[in-house]
Amino acid sequence: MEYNFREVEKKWQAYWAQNKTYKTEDRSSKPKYFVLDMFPYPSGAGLHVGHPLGYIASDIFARYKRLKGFNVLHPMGYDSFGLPAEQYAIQTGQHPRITTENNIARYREQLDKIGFSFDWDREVRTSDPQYYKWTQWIFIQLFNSWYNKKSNKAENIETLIAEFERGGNGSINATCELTETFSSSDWNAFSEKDRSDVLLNYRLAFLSNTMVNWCPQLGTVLANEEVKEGVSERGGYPVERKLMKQWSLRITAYADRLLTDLDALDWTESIKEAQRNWIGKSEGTSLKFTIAPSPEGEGRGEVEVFTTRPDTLFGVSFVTLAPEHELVEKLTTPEQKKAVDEYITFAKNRSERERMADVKKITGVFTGAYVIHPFTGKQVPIWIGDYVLAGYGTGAVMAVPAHDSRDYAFADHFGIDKLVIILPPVDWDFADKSYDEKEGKLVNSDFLNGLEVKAAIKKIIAVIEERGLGKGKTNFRLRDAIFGRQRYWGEPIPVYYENGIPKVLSENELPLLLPEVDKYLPTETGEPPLARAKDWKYKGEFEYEYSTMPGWAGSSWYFLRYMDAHNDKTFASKEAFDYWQNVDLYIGGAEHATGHLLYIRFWTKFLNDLGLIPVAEPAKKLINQGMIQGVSAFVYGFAVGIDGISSEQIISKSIPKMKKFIVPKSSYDNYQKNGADSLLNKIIESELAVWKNNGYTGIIQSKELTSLIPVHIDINLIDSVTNILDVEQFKKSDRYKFLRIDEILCEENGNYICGREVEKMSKSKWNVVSPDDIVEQQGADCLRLYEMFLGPLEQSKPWSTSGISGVSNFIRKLWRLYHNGDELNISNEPATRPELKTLHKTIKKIAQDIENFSFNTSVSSFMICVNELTEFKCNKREVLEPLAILMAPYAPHIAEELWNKLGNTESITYATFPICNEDYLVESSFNYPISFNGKTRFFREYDRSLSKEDVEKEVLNLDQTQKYLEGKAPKKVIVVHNKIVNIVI
RNA sequence: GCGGAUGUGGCGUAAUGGCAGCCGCGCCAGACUUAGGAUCUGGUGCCGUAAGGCGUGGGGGUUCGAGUCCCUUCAUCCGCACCA
Repeated sequence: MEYNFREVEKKWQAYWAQNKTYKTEDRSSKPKYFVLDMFPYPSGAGLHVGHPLGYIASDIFARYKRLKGFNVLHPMGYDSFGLPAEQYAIQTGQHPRITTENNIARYREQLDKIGFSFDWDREVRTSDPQYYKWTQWIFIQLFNSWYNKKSNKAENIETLIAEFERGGNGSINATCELTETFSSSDWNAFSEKDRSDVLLNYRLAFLSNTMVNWCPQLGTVLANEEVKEGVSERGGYPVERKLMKQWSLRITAYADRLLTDLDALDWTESIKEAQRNWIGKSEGTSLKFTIAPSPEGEGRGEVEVFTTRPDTLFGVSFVTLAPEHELVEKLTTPEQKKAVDEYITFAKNRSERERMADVKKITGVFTGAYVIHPFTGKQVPIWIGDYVLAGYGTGAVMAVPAHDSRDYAFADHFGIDKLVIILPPVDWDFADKSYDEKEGKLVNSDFLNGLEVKAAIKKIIAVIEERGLGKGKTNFRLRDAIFGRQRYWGEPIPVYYENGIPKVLSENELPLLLPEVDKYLPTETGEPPLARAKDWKYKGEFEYEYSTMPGWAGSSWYFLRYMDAHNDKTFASKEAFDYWQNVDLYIGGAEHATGHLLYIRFWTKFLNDLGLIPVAEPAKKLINQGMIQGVSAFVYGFAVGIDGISSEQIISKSIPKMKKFIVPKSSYDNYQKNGADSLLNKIIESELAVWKNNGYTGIIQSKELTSLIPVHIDINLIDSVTNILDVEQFKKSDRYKFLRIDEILCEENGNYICGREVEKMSKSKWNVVSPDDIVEQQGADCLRLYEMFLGPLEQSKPWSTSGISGVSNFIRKLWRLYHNGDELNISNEPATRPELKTLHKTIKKIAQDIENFSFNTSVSSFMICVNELTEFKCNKREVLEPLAILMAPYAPHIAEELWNKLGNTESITYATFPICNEDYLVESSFNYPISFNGKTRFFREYDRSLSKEDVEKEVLNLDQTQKYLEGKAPKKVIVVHNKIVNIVI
C-alpha cells in the first residue's frame, strides 16, 4: 500500500499536541537556542503559501538544533493590532477583537496542519491586555527616561531633575530639543507646567508639535517608513505634511549606537546597509552667516547652515532656506514680500506626492535679503527653495553651484553665478554640470588656494572653529518616531492630562484597557475614536490621551515575552532573560529593514540601558526569506459609452449606460503596440450603431473611453499551463457579477487566454494560493520539502506547483525504502560500505546545508540518497534509522512514523542527530607519497585506478613538472580524471 | 543619483578555484500493466550523421586551471532618494 500521508500526519499532529512534545523547558542543563520567526499579522485572507516559507526554514533549524542537543525556544504569536481589522470594523461594525480572534483561529488551524514544532504554551498576542499591559509599561519607562550623552545611555528622569535642582541645565549633555539654558534657581522658580514642558524636551517618549505625515483617508498620522512614495503603505492613500501635537519616541538619541552596533551583527549586508542609509549619518560643519543689516541699519541676526563641504565656502554664491524656515518672514524685504508669500503658499499646498513626483522641477524665490560672507565680506543673496528640507540639518544650506548638482540646477534656473573653486583633475565642462567629487586643487579660495580638497576641509574647519563661526557637527537623517495614532485598534497610550500637564499612569493601574466605543470613526469634532468612549478610566476626572500606539509598538519587544510568557509580575523574569539572552536566529522578511527591525533594536537598547535586560541587541543572526510572489491572471476590459468617464472607473465601478466587454490578450497586445485593434473598432462601431438606432445622440468616442485596462481575476479560474479561462466558471463567480461584464470575446478557437504577471501575493490581486490545498492534496511534508526545494531561501520567486510531483514521488520512494508492500521490511544485518558511504555523505551534506541555510540543496541530497539506497536495495536498520532522523527536521510526520515503526517508543524529536564518519567518504581517493628527483617526497591525490608506477611516470614526464618545480619540493599534485592538473609548490 | 542583490539548458536550480549543468520539472524513447495524473529503465546544454566544435550576459585580467577571484561594461530586480 502507498504511504497514507493524511492518516499519518493527522496522527502525529494529534500526538505532538497531546504530549506537548515541543514544550520548551524554562531551565535546562543543555545549551539554549532561540529560533524566532517574525510573527504574522492575522489578516482576513488567511495564510498564503508565502507565509510558511520562513516558518518552515526556522522549524527545520529548530528541529535540527533539538536533535543536536540544544534546549530550543521556538515560539509563535500574533501581531494582532492593526489597521485592516479596524477598517473592517468601520465597514461592518464588527468589533476588531472578534475579527482578529476569528482570523487567529484560522491562522492557527492552518499553521497546525503544516506540522510546526512551536511551543504554543508561550503564544503571545499583542492585542491581549496581559501583553499590552507591558507594552504600556515600557512606554512609561520611556516617558520616565532621558538620554545622557555623557554616560551614553538612557537614565531615569529623576537623575535629570536632581541635576536641574542642583545646577540647572547648563552642564547637562543630553539628547534634547531645547536650546535655552536655565539655572537651578530658574528651575526651582518654574511652575509645574513649565517644568513639565522643559522635561518633555528630554523625555524619550515626549509630546511635541511636529510636522507629521497626515493621511486624511485613514484619519491618522503615519511614521516615515509607513509612507511609501508619498502614499500610505497600507491602502495607498495620499499623505500630506501637517503640524500636529504628537507623541514621539526619541529614537534619534540612539542613532549613533544603532549605527555602530550594526557592524557586529550577523545580518545580511543589504539590511545593514538599508539601516545605515536610513540612519544617514553625515559628518560636516555648522556654519553661521551674519545677515546683512536692513537698509535702516539694524542687525538681523544669523543664518546657520549645515555643510559637509566647508572647503567650498569660497564658492558660495547664495544661501537657500527651506520654505518653512523660521527666518523667512523676518528676512523678506517689502519689495519681495508678495512674491515670497505666493511662493510659500504654493509650497505648502503642494502635496508631498507632487513634490516628490517632480523633483526635477526647480522652484524658488529671492527674499531680497543678503548674508555677509565671513571671509570675503561680499553680500550673498538669500533664496527660498523647496529643494531644501526643513527637517534636515538647519533647514538652510550654503549653495555652491559649481560643486553641488542641486545648487547648480537651482543657480542655472535662476541665472545665479557659479564660481569654480576646485580644479577637477580631469577635463570638466562647467557649462554643463557641477563637479561634486572630493578631489582636486582649490583656487579662488584665499588661504585655501593650492590645497587638495581633503587638506582644505581640515584647514577650513580649524579656521571656522577658531573664529567662532561654527563647529564640526554630525547630522542624522533619522527622525524621531511619531508614536501616536488617531485610531482605535491599538494599545491606548497610558497618559492623562492634569491641568494640561501630561502624566503617565502608575504601574498598578495597568493595563489601561481599550475602551468600548459605539463607532470606530473619529468624532464629529475630529477627535480620534477613543474620544467616544463612555466609561474610560478617568472620564469626567481628567482629560485623557485619545491616541493609540502604532502597529510596531507591540512587536518591538515581543521576543522578550516569549521567554516568560505568563509572568504577571513583570514583563519577563530576570532569570528568563539571563538564561535566554536574545534571539540566536531570527527569520523574516526584508521589508521590515527600516521599520520593525530598527524599532526592536531601539527598544532592546533602551531596556538594556535601564538594566532590565542583559543584552543590547535583539537578534544575533538574521535571515531574510524571499517573497513568494503570486502569478496574477488578467482579462482585458473596456467599455463603450458616454465620454468623460475613464475606463478605470467604468471597469472598477458599475456605471449605468455602459456596455462592458472583455477582449482576449491578443487584442490587448495589439492595442498596446499599435494603439488600435480592428476587433475593438468593430465592437465600438456596432455598439454606436445600436445606440444611435435607439435615438441616443450624446455619444462621443474618445481615446480614453476605448483604452483597455487589465483586470485581475481569480487564478483558480485559469488553467495554469495554457492560461485558458474557464469562461463558464468565471460567469458564475462573484467577481464577474461585480465587474458587470456584458460580453466576453474569445479568440477564434473559442478560448479566452488570460495574461499572466508575477506580482506580490495579495487578496486584492486575486492571486493567493493557500497552503491548505497543497496539504490536502499532497501532505504537509510534501509542502515543507517543496517550499524548501523551490530555490535558495533568501531569493524571491513566483509560486508554481510544477515540480511538486518530484517531491511527492520522493516521499513515496522514501516510504518504499522501508517497506515491502504493506510490510515493514527492515534487516538488522550490517550495512555494506557503499551503503554506509551514501548515508554518511548525506549526513555530512544535510548538517552542512542546515548550518548554511541552503535547505534547497538538502532536498536534492535526500533524493540522491534515496535513489542510491533504492538501487542498493538497502533495507538495513543501520542506515535507515539515521536516515529517518536526518529527515525529521524537513518532513517530521513521515520521519516520526518511520521512527515509530522501527520500534522507537519516544518521539524522534528526542533522538540524536547522527555524526558523519568521514572514513567512509575517502574510499576512492587517498594521499600517496612519491619520491621525486631522488630526495623529495610529496603527497598526491589521485584516482585509485592509477597504479603507483603510472603516477610516477606521469609526474616525471610532465613538462609542467620541470617548469614549476625547479628543484623545489612540491606539496601536492592535483589529479583529475587521471590527468595531472596542478602541482602545488 | 546613491546603495544592495542577481545574470548558468525549455523551466526551478547545482557546482571548498579543479570533468559546468547535480537534483527536480518538462520533453523523447522503451518496459510493465489491473490503462493511471501509476511504476520502472534509458536518453535529454547547443551545433554536427559523425569525428569534433561551441558553451555560465559582454569585454579584459590574475591563474597550470575561472561560473567562481579582480577590473570594466551591459541587463534585470529590490531598497532609499533634492539628506546639503
